[in-house]
Amino acid sequence: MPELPEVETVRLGLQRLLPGRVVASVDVPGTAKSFPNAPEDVRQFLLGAQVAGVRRRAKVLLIDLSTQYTLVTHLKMTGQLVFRSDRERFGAGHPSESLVGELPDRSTRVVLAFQDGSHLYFNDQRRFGWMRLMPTSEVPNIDFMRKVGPEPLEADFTWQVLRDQLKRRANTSIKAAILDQTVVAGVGNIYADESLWGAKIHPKTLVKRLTDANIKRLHTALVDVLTLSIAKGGSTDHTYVDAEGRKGSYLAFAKVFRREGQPCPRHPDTLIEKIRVAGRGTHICPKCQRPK
DNA sequence: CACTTGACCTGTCCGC
DNA sequence: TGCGGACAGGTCAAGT
Repeated sequence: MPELPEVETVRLGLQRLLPGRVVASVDVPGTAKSFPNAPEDVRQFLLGAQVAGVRRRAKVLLIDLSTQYTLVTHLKMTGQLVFRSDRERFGAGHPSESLVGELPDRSTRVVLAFQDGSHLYFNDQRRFGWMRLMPTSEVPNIDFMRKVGPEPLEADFTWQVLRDQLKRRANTSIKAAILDQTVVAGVGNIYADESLWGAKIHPKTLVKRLTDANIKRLHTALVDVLTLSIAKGGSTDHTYVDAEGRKGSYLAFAKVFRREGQPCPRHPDTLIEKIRVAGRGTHICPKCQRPK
């Protein structure tokens, strides 16, 4: 599921591929739920617009256009943004690293065609994701943007910032707290489990029971795990691919996520367990992550 | 206000 | 082989 590293990987690809291209047409197969804008707005602010750049905030992708409008996209669980040049029918790279065949397919929600014959496909098997067009100046005012917490890979995200952000969630579990996008931006289930293992903290630990030393370790682990995952192109379990349809390889480096029954890298005699925390499947080493 | 749970979806896997 | 049900998880609305 696209979390910060996956969305950032898509952004890096799109930032390389899209700027300068001019939108020629938009097709929304099926229902308009995935792309709810009125046709007249699409005509006025999207058709003929040139892509200026691609940004990311938390798990949200922002494709800025020359019309001072922005295509805002949330991939949620199974969303993909896949670019194809006019020559490619099956995508770049070796077929074995692509999860995506000929496009559009039945998961395709929105197709953007550019004047040079290339296309951007927004696919979303489970239809939780969305894409919408809005004035660039309005983006910071949408509810999510107003409430979302600090970017964990920005230089000003210190352990003290994390500590202060956590104060509001003193009586909840640390896992629920770091999944809360208003506490810290971009962390989802994979990197919550990975960073809590890295920090040797049990995910059910109440935030108010954490020491400064715990929070420092969690801060370091979060930054390290997110940075490593971006370097590996993110995590692919089922559907995630980058802007060119390629899988990410982070899960080959994961310590606990989806590794129940396998030995803990720190304690080969102890097997990783899967439990339920904050309503989510949660992976821990029972030896290095003791309940507090 | 803090916190938890259910809804939104569809594909996959498991047990019968 | 078919089928019901559990499960996957990002976010928001509704509930306690």
